[in-house]
Amino acid sequence: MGEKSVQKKKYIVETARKVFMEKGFKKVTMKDIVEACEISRGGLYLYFENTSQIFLEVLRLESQEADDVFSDSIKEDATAADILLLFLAEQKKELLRKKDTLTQATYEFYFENELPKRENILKKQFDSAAKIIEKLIEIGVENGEFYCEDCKGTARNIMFVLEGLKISAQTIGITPEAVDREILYILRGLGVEDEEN
Amino acid sequence: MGEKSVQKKKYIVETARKVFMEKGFKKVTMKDIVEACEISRGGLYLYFENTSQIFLEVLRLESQEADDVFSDSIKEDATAADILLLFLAEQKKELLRKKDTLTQATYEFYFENELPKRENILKKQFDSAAKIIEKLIEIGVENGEFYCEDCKGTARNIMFVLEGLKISAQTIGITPEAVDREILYILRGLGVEDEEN
Amino acid sequence: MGEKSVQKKKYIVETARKVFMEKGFKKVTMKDIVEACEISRGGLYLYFENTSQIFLEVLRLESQEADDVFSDSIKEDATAADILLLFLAEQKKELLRKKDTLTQATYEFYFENELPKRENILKKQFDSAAKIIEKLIEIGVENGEFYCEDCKGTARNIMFVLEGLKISAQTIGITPEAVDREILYILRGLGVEDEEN
Amino acid sequence: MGEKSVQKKKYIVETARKVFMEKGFKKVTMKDIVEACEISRGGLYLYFENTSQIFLEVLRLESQEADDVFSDSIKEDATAADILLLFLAEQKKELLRKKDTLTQATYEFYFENELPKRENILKKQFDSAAKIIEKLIEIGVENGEFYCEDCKGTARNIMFVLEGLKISAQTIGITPEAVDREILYILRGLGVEDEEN
DNA sequence: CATGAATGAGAGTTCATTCAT
DNA sequence: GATGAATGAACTCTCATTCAT
Repeated sequence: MGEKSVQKKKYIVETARKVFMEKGFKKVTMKDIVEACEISRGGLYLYFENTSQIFLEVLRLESQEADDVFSDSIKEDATAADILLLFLAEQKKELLRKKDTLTQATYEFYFENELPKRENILKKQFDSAAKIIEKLIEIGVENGEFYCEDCKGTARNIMFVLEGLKISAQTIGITPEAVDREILYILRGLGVEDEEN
Repeated sequence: MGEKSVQKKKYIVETARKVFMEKGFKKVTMKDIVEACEISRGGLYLYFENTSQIFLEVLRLESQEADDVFSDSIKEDATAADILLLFLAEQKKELLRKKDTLTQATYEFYFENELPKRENILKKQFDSAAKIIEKLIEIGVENGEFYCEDCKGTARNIMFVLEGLKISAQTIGITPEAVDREILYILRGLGVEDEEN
Repeated sequence: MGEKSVQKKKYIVETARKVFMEKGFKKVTMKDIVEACEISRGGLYLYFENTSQIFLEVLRLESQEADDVFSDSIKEDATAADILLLFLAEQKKELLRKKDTLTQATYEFYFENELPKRENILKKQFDSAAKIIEKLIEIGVENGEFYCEDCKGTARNIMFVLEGLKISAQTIGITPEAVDREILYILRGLGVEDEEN
Repeated sequence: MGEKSVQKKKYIVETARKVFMEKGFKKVTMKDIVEACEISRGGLYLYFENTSQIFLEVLRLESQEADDVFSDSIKEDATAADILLLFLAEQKKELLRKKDTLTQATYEFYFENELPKRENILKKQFDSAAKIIEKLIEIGVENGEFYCEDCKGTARNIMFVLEGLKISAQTIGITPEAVDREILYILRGLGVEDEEN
């Protein structure tokens, strides 16, 4: 596969990404992607055998970009509390964007694709995020920004709350206020006094 | 619809429930249900137009039974802490049963069925469970079993943690130990000292 | 499957038979049969999963009818030589009808369908035909019509010659005269003097 | 077409030959051959328009080599009976090698390619083999090795028996013993007493 | 009420064939 | 000459849904 093909493959993945954001995972057919990409039926099969393969590629791209974004925000000379707040604000924004998110598609995808590959991406993302939060809290504690007895437990707890908010946003719906309340609750648990928001 | 029909409808819903537990929601076709029920194709259409309608009925049945179970355990003369522990243990059991659960099917269902109906069941269940936990905590605080400054926030937090655990169990997989850790963390947040478990 | 369905199945088999006679086996698609039968795409799948299944049914029907035809001709009070001549004449007619024969389709079918089922029909037909010829020759020898030292070997030899003629007719082509010469050769081997034909 | 091209064409034909031996004729696609040859899709089309053209070339090559083999064995100072036995033994070996033979592919090819070309190769091979056998028998008769009244008829009969055995081997299956019995029958017909084999 | 045969739309997939490079 | 990406036609197969009985 030459360089040109790499370009096209990337184009397909990016186009498919939009389709997945709109329709989730299961509902999307090869035909949908063919039409979105405006290529021929057979053309798509030159690059991918099925929607799962395409979606995996979408996830891979996604997680790369996610890493980049994270390291960008950390580079700045912000305090731990600042960074945590930024992170939570980012999550909130993501949460409330019901459409234009891969959340639903990702959940659907992992519903029907068993363990072995699973660990690769979604779990990896979860674990690495948990670890980063843990580090942040530790730094915050050292700097006297936070108070916390069980940094690891707290970090994990935050992650599960975020997951809970994410899935709730997609199923029962959730208001910005509800998210704010959870964020406040998290901060209070770290001994941060809430001035405004 | 005569009584006989009511019987048959119930039979269909109960049989379909098993199918949904096994295959989730989206993958299930009318044909699957027809075959599981061993009725005629046309017969099923006399009672339901599509799988969504059937699944809604399954959910309705489910939530009735869920209420019953809850009130049963509350009737006993247990302390608030006992009841909370029981509830959390029950949730743990449910969480770890990856198959034989409607969890996945329910999520899938709400992924593609928009807001208006949503409030009906899943949200109702969520809210009522949150309220019950809140009450439990309040009672526990009164009795000196728990310590808690923001009962409502804590209850909501518990619910989101549980949701987060539930979806994680279905997607990235989760170990019993991880669930135990979260439960301990929740209890510690309520000022309960962990002896054993 | 009710009686009506049996009727339809038979109709499909009979229609498909014509298609196989015209196009052989491999070239025939489910679509071809659907169109020949003037039924719907899905309709055909109610009765048969693939062309192999249909062709097997065609063969089964064929072999039943073949048996009938044979026993019919034997019922008459003909001599062994008469019957053998009749049989060979029948074979000749069949041989030379390049189209409107299942020969080609049958060969193609057995080319790609391995042993276990194979014995069922084609081999059975071969063996039973060989046995009948053997019997005929024995009777003919008893009646002084034929002269033959190794009836079984002769019968088998006749069968292979016929097979050879059949496949040659389909591949290199064969003239009526060539067939006649072989028949004469067979008869001479049995000590029958050739008057005319 | 330069010499280089001739080389490549020959390479394609030889590689395709193996493919045809494995899969017959109809099942083989241009893609199969492209992949087996490890050349480009377009590259193959520079030399051949379709699989029929390729197969014809395979046959041409085959018949050249067949002639060579035959003349080789005849060159030796063997008796007619020896040569005939050798030829029959060779045929037997070929017959029983169900795979690694072009037999099936050849039959399939002639099934769908009508008369005009047919005479070219397969018929030519058949006729020339028949003639050689006839000559052999005549020589054998002159030398007192064989007894035979109708050399031409006998030769043709032998050819059809061999064809019958060949197609039977591919369709209903055939045992080595069955082939031996036919060979013995042929020899006995020539007045050769069977000692061992 | 109940049946199940029938329909037809639509998804998946494979290849012969072309053509710009 | 050679490459291989791209196209589109053709096939297989599955279901939701209808309807005569």
